[in-house]
Amino acid sequence: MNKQDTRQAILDITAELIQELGYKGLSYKHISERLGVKNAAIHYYFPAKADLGSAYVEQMIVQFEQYRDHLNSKYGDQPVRLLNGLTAIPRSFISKQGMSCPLGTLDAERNFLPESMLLASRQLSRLLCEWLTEILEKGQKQQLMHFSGVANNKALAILSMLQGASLMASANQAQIYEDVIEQLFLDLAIKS
Amino acid sequence: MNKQDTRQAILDITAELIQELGYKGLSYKHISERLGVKNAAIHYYFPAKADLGSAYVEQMIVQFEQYRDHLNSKYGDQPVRLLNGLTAIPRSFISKQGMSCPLGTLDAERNFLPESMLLASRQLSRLLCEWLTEILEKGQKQQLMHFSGVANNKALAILSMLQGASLMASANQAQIYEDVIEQLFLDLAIKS
DNA sequence: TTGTATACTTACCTACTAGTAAGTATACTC
DNA sequence: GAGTATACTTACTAGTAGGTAAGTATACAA
Repeated sequence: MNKQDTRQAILDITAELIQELGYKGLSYKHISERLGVKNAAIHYYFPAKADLGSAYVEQMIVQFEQYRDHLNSKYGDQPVRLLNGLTAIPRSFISKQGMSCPLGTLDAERNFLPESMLLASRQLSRLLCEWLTEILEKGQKQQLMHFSGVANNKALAILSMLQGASLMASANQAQIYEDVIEQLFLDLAIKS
Repeated sequence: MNKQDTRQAILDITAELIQELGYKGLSYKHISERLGVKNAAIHYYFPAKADLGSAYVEQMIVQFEQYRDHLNSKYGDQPVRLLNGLTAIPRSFISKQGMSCPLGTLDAERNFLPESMLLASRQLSRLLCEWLTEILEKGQKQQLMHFSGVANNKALAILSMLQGASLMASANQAQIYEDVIEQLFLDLAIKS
């Protein structure tokens, strides 16, 4: 197989497994068995587990930025659509049984993450928060969203809610996430 | 040492370690070294790790119920005080460096928890949600708290927020939790 | 045709995991 | 004082973890 193909296949399997098992629960054995190779083959591409973990988070950042830019250019002046797009991210993970949005999982594993992974996951949180702040400011300006306090703090509170709801949904029932999203839109007084 | 003393000491160390490392990250070796005994001594009290985990969650439930009943009898008609009491629970965990409220951690480890632990942690979530629902209903009736929709759904959204904020705070900066709580009180239009 | 880089496999290592069976010192009971 | 239950320790097992050194089949280049 082509080098880039194998490397990407490893990252794809890693992404799936981290959503299910977390970083600590993920093992080279899991990956190599799914890929049909030996564990040393994974070490060939990612010498240490920290290399694999960092590459995974950095890929998540790239994917998020593409998604955000895509939605921004498509619905840049429609904050409600953008908020819908943002809340669709955790949903896409929950939709698969037993899986969860990885940001919460990584936070829960903070004491086991290599420094580079921890820093990258913080960066992703920051990017999400900045995007949501922009969305909220647009919504407030257009009088489509209503909230007290500054947009930045409201964004942080909403992100916490999404992260918590994603975890609760995956450990209890998936419906919880939808209930929380409904409440979120009610709180912002969004007519749908 | 007395049997009950040792058993309780094991549970206390377990509680600390789970806040830091989660259930999966916790090992009999960690516990036995802290306690100054051999790992087989832990197995004497808790034959399987599932026994230890279940005992831990059940202890959490008892402690929560005592705390809730204490606050209810002290501030039963003061919903804002009760809400302050509820938000103080995650804070008490975050205050120790690198630690977090264990409910989020356990949800993140859902695929590694023995069935009994998963069920018990769901029960604790349910108890928290029911208490918060009561608090919100009292607050609404006394016109001290304002929100749209039904109290039960609002409680679920707030619990998600607290759980997410607790994880974000422990993986980023502790201040995040305080920022989110400030926003929560703003959203409910509570004058403080 | 030979040489070389690539993409692995084979075989191994050390450390740690939960868990167990058998032995032992102490304390209490009859 | 003898017997017994308690609260452990000693010594071990099988399985898994991440990681490594050395070997090999294939493809491509000179």
